[in-house]
Amino acid sequence: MSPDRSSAGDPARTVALLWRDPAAVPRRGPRRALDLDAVVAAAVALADAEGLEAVTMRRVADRLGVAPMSLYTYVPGKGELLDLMLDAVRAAMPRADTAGLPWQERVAAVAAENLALYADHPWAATVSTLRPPLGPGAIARYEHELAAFDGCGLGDVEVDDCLTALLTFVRACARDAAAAAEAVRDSGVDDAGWWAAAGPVLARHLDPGAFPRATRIGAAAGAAHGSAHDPVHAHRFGLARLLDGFAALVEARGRS
Amino acid sequence: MSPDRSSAGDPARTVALLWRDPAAVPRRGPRRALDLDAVVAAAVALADAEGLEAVTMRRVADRLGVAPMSLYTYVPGKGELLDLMLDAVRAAMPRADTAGLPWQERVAAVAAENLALYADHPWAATVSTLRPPLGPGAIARYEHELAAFDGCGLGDVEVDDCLTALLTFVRACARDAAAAAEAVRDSGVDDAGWWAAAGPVLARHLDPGAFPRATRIGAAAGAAHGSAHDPVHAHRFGLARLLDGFAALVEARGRS
DNA sequence: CAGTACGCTGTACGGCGTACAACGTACTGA
DNA sequence: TCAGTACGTTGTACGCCGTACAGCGTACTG
Repeated sequence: MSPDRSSAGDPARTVALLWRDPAAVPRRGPRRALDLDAVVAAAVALADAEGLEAVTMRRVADRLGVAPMSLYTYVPGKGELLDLMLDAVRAAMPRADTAGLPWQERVAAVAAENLALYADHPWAATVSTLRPPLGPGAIARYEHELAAFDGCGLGDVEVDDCLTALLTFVRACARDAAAAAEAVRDSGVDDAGWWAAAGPVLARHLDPGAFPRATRIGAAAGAAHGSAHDPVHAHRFGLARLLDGFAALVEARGRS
Repeated sequence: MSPDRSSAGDPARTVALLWRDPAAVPRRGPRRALDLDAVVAAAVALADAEGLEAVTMRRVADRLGVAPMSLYTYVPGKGELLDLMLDAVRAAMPRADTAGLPWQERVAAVAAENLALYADHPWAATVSTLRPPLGPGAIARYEHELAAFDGCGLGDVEVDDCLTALLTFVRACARDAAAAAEAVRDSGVDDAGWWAAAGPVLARHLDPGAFPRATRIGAAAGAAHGSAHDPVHAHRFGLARLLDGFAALVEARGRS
């Protein structure tokens, strides 16, 4: 197995870990050299510094001055460690106090908070969560973000739908941005360099007559953003459209 | 390296491969046992059948009755193979003829085509593309999808922005759906089973007083969808909001 | 017909997650 | 007080991965 994805193990054990269930800590045996939080913190620090792919059991153990296999007494496997990392950074998210502002601004603040999370921890956008890791961090964040929709006039289910759509979109943008940054870091070739190398070959094959819109609009978009793909702009634009869509729904509910 | 991501190698070589540049095929030496398309087809078939994680150079070679290292005469590395797989399935996308329909329906059709692509090839939503693999399949698809916005009244750059937002969202939904399906397949625990195992432990820690919205709305949403997260519903809902947002932009441009 | 460019292959390296058994420690119950 | 036992820690090892490299045979070139 090579889990760049979160836990597929025993759900009860995973949830107990996330909430630091004291029943999971035994009384017999030698004193533990570390605790769970130290392990999670080391893994998060490693991911922040060198990316998710640097987070291996061996390297996390190295950071803690411990043999790789020791980690398995704190965590059932790498998947659960990823769950714990995610919940930890979610718990630590700053939550703006937007009480009193209109719901549109509160929801926009939620998007900004998430964008900031992914700016600080790009790897958090790329972990594939097989099951929602419902730890204290995730729940607290969910509660806070739902509150942004208070009084907007939508029903409970619709509020959840809107939040899901918003978070899905923001995370997707963050993932694209992280991938682009990783490409530059790993290959040492930035966007301009990539185009300088690929462009001539592409030009030999790409017939503007066959693909009029692709060539025209692709060039226009590239010129407008100074690059083939500008993740920041893509996020801002898409978010604005999504918020307009939410507003249309709110208005429809208000009329009925 | 463990590239579940696309090529980080020489951009010119990658583009030449994508377009099957004949200059890349040499004249000397023994006859080749395979051709590039056979390699790509084998990899796609493997990914379709067993998921992206099953696509290893050894297993692709097995399928072709060839030693693993032989593949490296067709492809510089695994990253480029992923690029080629992605371009291949994009080239094969059915493209609905929506001429004459209003732009909203044409754009909705684009979303549906992409959703169908990811239904047939869930792995395609999970490949992380460091650089856009601008092969013939990607370009043809781009041209087709841009055409859906013909006559909607937006400028070239805005059309590209809308399309990007749409594709980003659809892909994100497909990725979540693929992750959920993978979770069930790998762990043998479906959504109901997962909740049966995790629920009681979660209930022990989750205080409804501390998280009133999370508990109430989470329960309501779960009951409405019959599960904690319904990817199909999330896609339909978010897409509708996004299209409403596009419509608002079109209207604003029409007024000015 | 010699030279050479190239396809194919076996072996090997360094990495990964983690199973397993050995060993030592600290608590439990008699 | 002193076994007995539960448990933390560790070294070794297995089976995967991507792919570097060198050897070998083939088919084209001059």
